[in-house]
Amino acid sequence: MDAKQKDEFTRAVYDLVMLVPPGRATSYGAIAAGIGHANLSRMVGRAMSGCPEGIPAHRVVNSQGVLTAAGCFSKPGRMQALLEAEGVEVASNRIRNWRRVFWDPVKEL
DNA sequence: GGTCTGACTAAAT
DNA sequence: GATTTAGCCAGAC
Repeated sequence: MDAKQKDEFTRAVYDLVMLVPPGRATSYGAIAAGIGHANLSRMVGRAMSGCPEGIPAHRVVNSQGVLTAAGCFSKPGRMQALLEAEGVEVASNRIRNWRRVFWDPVKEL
């Protein structure tokens, strides 16, 4: 059940990320906790490494609100532009008012 | 099978 | 806010 569980985990991550409302963002740890794997925060990033079209990866940042997923986009700074377009204030690859923008799937969902 | 690295987190300093 | 320490799991070598 190795490959199957991995697929389930990955699918759950994508599904949760797509549920993130516009103008908001969540963290890898929050997603991991939302799917029942609070300690697999790193695996969330590993699963998101695919970054398939349709997944708003720019809404997924680390616990500090830092845009660690910038490498997923064609050019650096693209992620910040997308977030700003949704009303999220970003500075130096870091989300301002992170506490206000943060979306917790466990609490909100 | 062992070791290193990494889109991570939380706590302590 | 920045840095360090320890814990976590999967993939590459």
